[in-house]
Amino acid sequence: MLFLQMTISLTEENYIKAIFNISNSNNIGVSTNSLSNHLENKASSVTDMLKKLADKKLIHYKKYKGVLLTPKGEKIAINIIRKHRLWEVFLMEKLNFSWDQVHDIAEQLEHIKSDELIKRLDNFLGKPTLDPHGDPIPNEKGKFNEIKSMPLNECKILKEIIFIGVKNHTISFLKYLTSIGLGIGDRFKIEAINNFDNSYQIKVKKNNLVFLSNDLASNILVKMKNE
Amino acid sequence: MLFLQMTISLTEENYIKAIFNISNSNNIGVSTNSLSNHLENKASSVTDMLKKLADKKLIHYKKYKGVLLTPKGEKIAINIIRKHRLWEVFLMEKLNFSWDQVHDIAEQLEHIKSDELIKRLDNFLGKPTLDPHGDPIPNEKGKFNEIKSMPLNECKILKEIIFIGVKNHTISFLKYLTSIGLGIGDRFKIEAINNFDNSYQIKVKKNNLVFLSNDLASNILVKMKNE
DNA sequence: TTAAATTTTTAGACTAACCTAAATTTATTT
DNA sequence: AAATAAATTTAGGTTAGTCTAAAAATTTAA
Repeated sequence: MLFLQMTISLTEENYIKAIFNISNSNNIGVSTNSLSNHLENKASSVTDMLKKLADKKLIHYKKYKGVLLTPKGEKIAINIIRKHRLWEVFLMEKLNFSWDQVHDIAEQLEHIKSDELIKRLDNFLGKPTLDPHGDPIPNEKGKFNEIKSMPLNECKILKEIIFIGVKNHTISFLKYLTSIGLGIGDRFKIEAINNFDNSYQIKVKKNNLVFLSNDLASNILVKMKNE
Repeated sequence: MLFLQMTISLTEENYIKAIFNISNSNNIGVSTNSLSNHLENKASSVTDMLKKLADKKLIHYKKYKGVLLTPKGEKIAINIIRKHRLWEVFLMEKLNFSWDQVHDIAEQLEHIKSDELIKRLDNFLGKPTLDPHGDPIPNEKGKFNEIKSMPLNECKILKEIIFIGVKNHTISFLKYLTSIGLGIGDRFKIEAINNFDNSYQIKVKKNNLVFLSNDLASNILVKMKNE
């Protein structure tokens, strides 16, 4: 039996990752325009690349109908995400970067090609299952260890909560959370929910009350203390 | 004052590194053909790129006359080498790779762009000055901490020697050295120099005598025990 | 010091990944 | 259901980096 190693360019990897991320958050076929927005290029460039990825059997593509990853394409996407998140853990835990600094560097490191490297890095880091933003790290076989979380703005009762992840990964958002003393793993108490605008007041440890708009609360993923 | 950040492509970085390495081992202007051999492409491709690098003021280039790096080009070359060697240390010391496995991965990692990353990696590794092959790691300012070494085949007297580096970095050579029990930092004794072919017999610690051809000895860098 | 060999450069093409502008298909209004 | 709007694709170009083949410069040898 002969295995031909298909090479996948850095650009192709970025398209595959984008398709995975968009379809995962919408659970639907990915449109050309959404990819073009995500990748900050023109729709016509996207169309060109979609043809190429379809030829390589990495996506299902029908003209005008949007795309989905094939199992082969999904495997590649998950592997890139695994690498990205492992490198993020490395950057924070070993090199003491802050959580708003790691994304851009991990964006480069995720493209390094060496299975052995990732295996050893994983071991070195103690086989983590969550990255610094609370996102799950798929294992070597591509399986995600899903944790049941909900956006804070779906909690309608005043109780103890654990902050386990973020939906919005922008640097400014992460910096803001840091500035109000909120980090992954922190426990806090919902002190009040203001019914006029559905904003929240929470108390992190012994800190003062913090005010969170409903929009902000929707980007904070939490779980109940006793789950 | 305005600083324009000139971007240097991965390909350009590889040319600059090749020019640095070739001119450093020959101390002379680098020919088009030597670059073409080194980079495994055609001489005509090299000519094209040399024009581009000259436009960017990274090399001195006169048609038919070979090239040399400008100070600006040399700074870039040294930075790439610094990154390469730091990553090699990381791979061996932290991820337990063997010295014949690290080169190809470091070849990818050396192109990651982030000064902050390298600063922190350097710190994490304890600011090493030598890489796993005994090659010096330039500091943040680009200064090499030169150590006076000589090829083993220039030692003409039977004495105690310290193995501090290799000239030949091929995987097969490194594996061979490992197989005869020879690693960087090892002390050994020259037991005999055979005058018919200038081959060497050495004794590493309590191991058996090892036979080294003159050619092999020329790729082993050593220093005297009391220097 | 001329001829032959070698090295290097030029000219013209190719591919990957992008672009603009125009054409086509699909979706939304009226 | 026709008209308009929006999304997508096609057609034709550009740039970076590569190639082959031919031309020019340099080096080596006779």
